[in-house]
Amino acid sequence: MAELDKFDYRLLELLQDNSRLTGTELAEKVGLSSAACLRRVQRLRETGVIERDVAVVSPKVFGKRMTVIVLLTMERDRPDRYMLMREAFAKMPEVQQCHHVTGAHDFVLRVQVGDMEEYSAFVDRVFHEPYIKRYESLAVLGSLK
Amino acid sequence: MAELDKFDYRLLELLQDNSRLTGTELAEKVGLSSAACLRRVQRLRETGVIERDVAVVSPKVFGKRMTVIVLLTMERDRPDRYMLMREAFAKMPEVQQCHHVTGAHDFVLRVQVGDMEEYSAFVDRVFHEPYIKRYESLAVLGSLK
DNA sequence: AAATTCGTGCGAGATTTTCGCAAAAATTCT
DNA sequence: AGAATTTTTGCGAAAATCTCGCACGAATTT
Repeated sequence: MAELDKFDYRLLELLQDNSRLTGTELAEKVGLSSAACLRRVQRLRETGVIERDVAVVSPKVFGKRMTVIVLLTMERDRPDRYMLMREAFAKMPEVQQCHHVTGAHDFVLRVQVGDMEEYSAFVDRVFHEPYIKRYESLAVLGSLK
Repeated sequence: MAELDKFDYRLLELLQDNSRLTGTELAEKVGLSSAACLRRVQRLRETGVIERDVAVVSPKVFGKRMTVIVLLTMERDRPDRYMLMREAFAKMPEVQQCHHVTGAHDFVLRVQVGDMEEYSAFVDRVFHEPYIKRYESLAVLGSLK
C-alpha cells in the first residue's frame, strides 16, 4: 500500500470511533467530497489498512458482566510454556485478550465472566498449574473505549 | 429492552464478526426477510445492545507498531481525579483502552505508539503529574484476539 | 372467541454507495 | 521550466441498500 496522507489518517481516526459514518458525514469532517471519502475508505479496506468492521455488543447481553485484568507470572525456567499458554488462552472464551509482555509479569489477560463464582472457577481451572508462579487479579470497575 | 430471541443472538453473532453485512446477506443467514433483519438490528442499536460499530485498523500499517500495557497507581488522597483522568484518557489517541480497576493499581491502559521515542514522549507528557504515584510499563511482545 | 399486541413480508420512497468521466492537481521526465 | 504522465478530485447517473407504511398472520390477553 502506498503512503497514507492526512486525509486517510483522519478517515481512519473517524471510522475507528464510528464505522457507520456516511459518505456525506465523512465529507464535511475531512473536507473532501463524499465520493472521494468513500473511494478512499474503499481502498483502505481493500488494502487491509482497515482489517474489518465489527459491532461492539454490550457484554451484559451475554450475561458477562464482570471483567478482570490478570497479570500472570510464570516460573522462570519454563519459557517453553509460552507458546502453549498462548494457544490455550486463544481457545478459552473467557479470555478476551491476551498480551505477552516484558517486565515483571509475563502475560496480561482480559477475562470476561458472569460473576465472581465463575471467575473463581476459571482461576482454579487455569492458573493452578506448576509453571505459573503467581497471578494478580484486577477487577475492572469501569472502562473506556 | 425486552428479551432477545434466537434471531437476535444470531444477528449479534454475525455482526460482531462483520458489521458490514447487508440486509440481504443477514436475511439468508438467519432465515428472515431483509427488512425484518434490518429492523431488528436497528432496534439492537437503539436499545444499546449494540453499543457501537468500529473499524479495526491494522496497527502496523498505521505506523503504530508498539503496544504497551501501563499499570497506573494514583496518590490515595486524590480520588476526585479519577473522573478527570478517564476523560483525559478518552481524548488521547494513543490510549486504546482504559480500565479503572481495584487492587494495588488504579488504571490499566493499553497504549499504542510508533516506537520507544514516541512512548517516552507520551510518558513525559501524561504520567509526570503530582497525583500519579507510579506507573509500570509492560511492553507487549505479542497478542491474541 | 374477539380484541389487542407484536412481528412479519412486501414494496415504495429515501438514503447511501459505486462508478464513469472530464477536469484539476501532483508527479515524472526531458 | 514546461510537457507528458499519473493520480485524485468533484460531479452526476446508476446501483445498491436502508427505512418505513401497510396489511396480514401468530401469539397473548381479556
